[in-house]
Amino acid sequence: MEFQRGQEAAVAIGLNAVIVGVTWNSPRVLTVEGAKHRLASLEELEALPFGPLDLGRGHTLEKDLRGWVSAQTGLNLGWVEQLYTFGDRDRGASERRGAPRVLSVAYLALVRERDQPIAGRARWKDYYDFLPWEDWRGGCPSILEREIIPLLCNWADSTTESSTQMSRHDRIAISFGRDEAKWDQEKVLERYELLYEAGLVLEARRELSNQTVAGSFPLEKRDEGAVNLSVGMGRPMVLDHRRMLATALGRLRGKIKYRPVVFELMPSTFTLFALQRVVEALAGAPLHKPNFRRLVIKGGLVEETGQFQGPTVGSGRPAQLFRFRQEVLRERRTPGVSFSGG
Amino acid sequence: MEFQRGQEAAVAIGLNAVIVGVTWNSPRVLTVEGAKHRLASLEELEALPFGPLDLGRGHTLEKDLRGWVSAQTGLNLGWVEQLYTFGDRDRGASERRGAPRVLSVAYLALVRERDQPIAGRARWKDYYDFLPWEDWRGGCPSILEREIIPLLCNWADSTTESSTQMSRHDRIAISFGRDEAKWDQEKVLERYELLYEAGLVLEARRELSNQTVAGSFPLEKRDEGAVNLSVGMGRPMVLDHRRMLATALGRLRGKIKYRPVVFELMPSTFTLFALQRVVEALAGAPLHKPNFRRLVIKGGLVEETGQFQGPTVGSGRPAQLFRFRQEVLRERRTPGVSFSGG
DNA sequence: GACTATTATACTCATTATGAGTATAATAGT
DNA sequence: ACTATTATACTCATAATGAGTATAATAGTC
Repeated sequence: MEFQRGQEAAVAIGLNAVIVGVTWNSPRVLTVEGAKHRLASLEELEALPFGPLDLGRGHTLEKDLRGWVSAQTGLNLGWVEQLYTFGDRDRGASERRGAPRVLSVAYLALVRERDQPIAGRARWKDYYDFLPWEDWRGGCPSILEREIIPLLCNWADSTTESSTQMSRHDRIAISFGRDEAKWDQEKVLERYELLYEAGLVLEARRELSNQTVAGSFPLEKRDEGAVNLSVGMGRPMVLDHRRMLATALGRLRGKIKYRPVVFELMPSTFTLFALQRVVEALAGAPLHKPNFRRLVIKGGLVEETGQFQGPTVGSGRPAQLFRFRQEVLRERRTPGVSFSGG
Repeated sequence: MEFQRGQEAAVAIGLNAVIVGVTWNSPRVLTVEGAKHRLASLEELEALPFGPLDLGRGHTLEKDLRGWVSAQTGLNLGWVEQLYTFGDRDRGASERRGAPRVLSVAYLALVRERDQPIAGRARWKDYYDFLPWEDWRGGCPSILEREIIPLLCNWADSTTESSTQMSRHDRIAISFGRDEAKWDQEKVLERYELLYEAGLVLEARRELSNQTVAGSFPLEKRDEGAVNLSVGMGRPMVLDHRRMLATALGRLRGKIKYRPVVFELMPSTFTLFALQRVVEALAGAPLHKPNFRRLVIKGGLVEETGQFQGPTVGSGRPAQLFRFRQEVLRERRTPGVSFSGG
């Protein structure tokens, strides 16, 4: 490390985990109790599980993560992938002055929820409680047209500089699929960041209460919307954890299309409709049933087991059970589920 | 930060930048002089530019990066994206015992090379000098069939456990496109990691000289190949910097397909063939000229300028100059260049 | 048992994207 | 005029995609 010596900075650092599981058609994330919120409700704010780095030899970040997640919650994580390193000072951590800069390496992890009970204080929460505008399974969420878009447009117009106005409207159009643009399920983070910048999520207001952010929508103008914010704009989280959730969801929605990660959430055998439900839950969009079958069968992603759903659930015809085909990894270049909504 | 207090770990941390530029058809990366290599040649080992975090208020990781890159090299970075955080102890950093665990947040940055002179000790190097097996523009690199694959197969067979043997052969097949599998340009990192694990890159040998890694190919057996390694297996780098290069290239090859990042490497106007050359340089594969044109024009990525190439370069018909169409961001869901080789 | 509701599964069909090849246009050099 | 070279414009078969319709197998109801 000779050439680097003396340049190392001392910061506090840890790992955060976005642990995702899906039961039938509700996508979930594992949260723990966080700090009390200063501005809003009386409830405890939720947080993502957090753990330290282990400084011992032979350790890797991923091993560290698996270790403390297992210790804290009893969960054995399945598929794990590094998401992003969040390290921006003043991004939610600004409440304590003089505090060290905190870096957090966020990971995305998938678990087969039904297999495992959780110990400790962690709880499964519905993913879309935190990002309600991302769930289009029942069509365009009414909150979007009714509140979010108008408020965003207000924000865009609230600047006097016309070039800023233009570019804000552009970004709204691209991220939220206005005008000619279509809603892109993967732009989760872009949307969250826009809402943050516009002061429409509580986390941004918390920050604004400490300092004046240049170019941001004035506080007074937004106060009328305060009730709305806490109701329809999703449940807030500690620090920038909701940003991590947005990052994770966007990444997952992208990944699912070219890697067979969905199967990390499924039991060893499953019906095709169950698989579709899980994909829909993550994609936040309804899919065409016959086409989904075709995609997944002709694509060689699954193979028949010959077995059928045991205790027939409802009325209709019993569905066959399928299993994931490992060999697909060697055959296809992008062995994913290329949904695109509708 | 209440709920996290006391869990923070003290580590050394910094930023690394993989700065990419392309001139005509050679992809380049910016390197600086690093430490001397203990095992191999007498030359200095190259390293990626490295800089510290700035602990001041209002800073972000990306701003820090832009700051010290500019100070060290005089370059103003264009498009910048966080790549990955490398933090595994014993990954090349094991030479000094008792050293603190070092975390490095790696960034990928694109610059328009021709615009900017570089100051300081940084130098442009050909990207494929470090990862020669990744360049398929002239067909399958001979080193692959002649040396890499046979050596990898030896390594796979060198274990006694037959299940390990199987899975090694599987991984080779998937990563290097053997058997039914096709070469996937994006699997750059998988390939590098396999070569590392098999002890076929010098960086791995450096580590092996310090300690015995369980399950690795015995040193003696590999010594015959030592000369080959230093010649055909690409130029080594300091620490795990070559792994960062592999990560960056894989990410870039993927990104180019669904985001218009190529244009960050192009001047404001360019011929379609020049654009193709740059895409080919990054993809490491030759493309079909008529189809590339169709893709990029019908896809609405570019628009005509009416102007033509000035001082006609060689013989043939003069090419029209095009420019990037910003509006495509609003129209298409995946405004990228979806090459796939051939 | 006939009828209905419900779910699974199998087709069809038009449209679009993709891979590969061929033809024509415009230049420079001989 | 002829040749080499590069740009640009087509053609054509095949594959992938989106949307809709038809049939099959079950449970419940009369």
